[in-house]
Amino acid sequence: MLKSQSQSKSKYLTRQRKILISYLDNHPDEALTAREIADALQSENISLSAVYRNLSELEEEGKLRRQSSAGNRKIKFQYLDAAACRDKLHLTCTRCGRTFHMNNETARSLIHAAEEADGFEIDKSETVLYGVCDSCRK
Amino acid sequence: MLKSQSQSKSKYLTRQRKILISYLDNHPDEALTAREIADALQSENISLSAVYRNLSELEEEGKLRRQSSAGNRKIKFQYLDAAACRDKLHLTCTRCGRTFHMNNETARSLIHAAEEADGFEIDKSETVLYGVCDSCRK
DNA sequence: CTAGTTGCAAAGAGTTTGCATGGCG
DNA sequence: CGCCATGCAAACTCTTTGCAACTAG
Repeated sequence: MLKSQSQSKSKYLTRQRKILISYLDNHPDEALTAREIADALQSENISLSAVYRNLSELEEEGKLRRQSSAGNRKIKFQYLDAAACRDKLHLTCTRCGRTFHMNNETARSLIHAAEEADGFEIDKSETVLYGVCDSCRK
Repeated sequence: MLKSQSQSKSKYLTRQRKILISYLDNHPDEALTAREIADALQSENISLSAVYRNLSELEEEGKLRRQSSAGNRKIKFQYLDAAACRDKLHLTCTRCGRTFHMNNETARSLIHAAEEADGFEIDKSETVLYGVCDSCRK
């Protein structure tokens, strides 16, 4: 479940990287700042710079998305390589901040329609749709 | 769908704000950093802080979107209040960086499907779909 | 005239980098 | 063992803020 597919640029699987990836795996779909991640891992003794360097690497490998949350002026990271997230289109609620996965049928037809009508090939790993989720609408 | 725009928080229309808005109006759909905007306006003598303060205000009024461009680690601003942009769903190409508007039919059915199937109400002013545009695919 | 806005400079925050040390393979 | 990654701190860049001066209405 931890085994990933993509091309790893990184050569060594260090203690720090192992812990970081495991943490991210347990927090899929959560938008976290670098500092929040470092703080959560502070008992493990991982330096802030190691967190930054590993996050950048994961981003380059396409396993992580970097986003600036609306309203807020902080950059957050969201892990995409967790089994449940892979290949999903993400919906993030601007009220409660939670992220959901669009159902496959809707996603498929959206992607198809965008390609047909606009000649645009949507990249699921880069895209997040913002709006209000079901429970926040009530 | 009337003017959902002109609910300004700002009281005064200063020289600086006038120039900034006019600049943004002429650069719709472009993702620009605060500094790029300030530089472009430098001959007009507008301070960086005035640019930041006005951009923040426009964002709060919902006329501007703040986004962290993929790959790049900088926050960029994109003006949404230009007549052509208002109420459109935006598509941004990760290759060439240009932004397009999704055709209304596809957008309408996407929004409808997301609401039906996921109970999720998409906010067009917050959402950008990333992918590869027609010309970059060739 | 009065409250909102600007400029400037200084303060803050977040992120990156150089270098010596440590650890994975 | 060799080379990559880590830690730490300094360097940077971007953004926010305090305050006196200025200006739109």
